[in-house]
Amino acid sequence: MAADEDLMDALVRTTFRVMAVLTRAGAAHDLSLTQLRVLGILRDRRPRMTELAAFLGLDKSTMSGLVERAERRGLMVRGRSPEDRRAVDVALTEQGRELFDKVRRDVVAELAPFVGRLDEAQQCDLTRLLDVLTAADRAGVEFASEP
Amino acid sequence: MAADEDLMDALVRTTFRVMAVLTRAGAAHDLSLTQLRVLGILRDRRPRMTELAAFLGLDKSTMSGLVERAERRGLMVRGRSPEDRRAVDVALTEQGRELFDKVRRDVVAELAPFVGRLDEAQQCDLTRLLDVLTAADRAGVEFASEP
DNA sequence: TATTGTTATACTCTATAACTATA
DNA sequence: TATAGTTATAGAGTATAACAATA
Repeated sequence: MAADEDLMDALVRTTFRVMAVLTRAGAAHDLSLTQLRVLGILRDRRPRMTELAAFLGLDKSTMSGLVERAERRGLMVRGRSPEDRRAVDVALTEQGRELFDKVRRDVVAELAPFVGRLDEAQQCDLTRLLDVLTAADRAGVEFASEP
Repeated sequence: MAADEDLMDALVRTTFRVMAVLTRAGAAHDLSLTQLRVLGILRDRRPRMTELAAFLGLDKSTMSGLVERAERRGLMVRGRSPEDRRAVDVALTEQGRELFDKVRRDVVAELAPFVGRLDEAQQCDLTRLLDVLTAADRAGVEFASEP
């Protein structure tokens, strides 16, 4: 098989592996993968519902439900935008931030055995290669927060 | 930040990126990410319901529903195991195999622009590093099929 | 008129609990 | 008694369509 298809297989394999870690770490705190991701996005942003939906590739009605449930749990708050009274801004609560940080620590701990199979130089190489791969999509974003 | 946490962020970012591609390619044919993955697993295996559930980290009742819906669409078939009459073997139909191959081609096409940002040597490096990362989990498995 | 967001509806995904059939 | 699988139930995630409020 060609080098590029070998790489794609490796990428898909890695994706399912990391997904499993994120899903489990989230589920331990009753967070779906999507909700965990929303928390990550809100860590340093205060987007509108529509922006958030576009960011995640979800319908706005889906966002309403996701945010509604998270708000009911005290993890996020919604507020009418001052500029445009149609719009709704979403923000993390302190409780939401704490929960995200906790889950993030779990994720780091669960990924450590995998990452630990590489020495420091290999880790830097891999990081750099993955950064190139996702370059067009990154614009100062971090953990779980790219569009 | 430490090299290993930079790497974890890159891994999570890449995971969401690849997930988006898989989700969209599957959705274009009314396949959830999970169902797409099941098709991939069945491509070269004929597991029991319980094996499949353990493989995916899902409850057996969840598997029943997933396979039931796929069977109704003609993508898979279930059959009592000859050895153990409690057990049920799951297999891909020809239609299921064709659908998976079609989606796989779409995924390859959608990942190509990303993978194309790397030259051949970099692609080989990245593949090798990812293989090390997921080494313990691979045992002759391929696309979308690891536990 | 167009945009922002919510609600109603329907279906899939998921787990828990209770069940049947087989070992 | 233990294991394999299904079914019933309930809740979350998702999209489509219809709607209200604002621009």
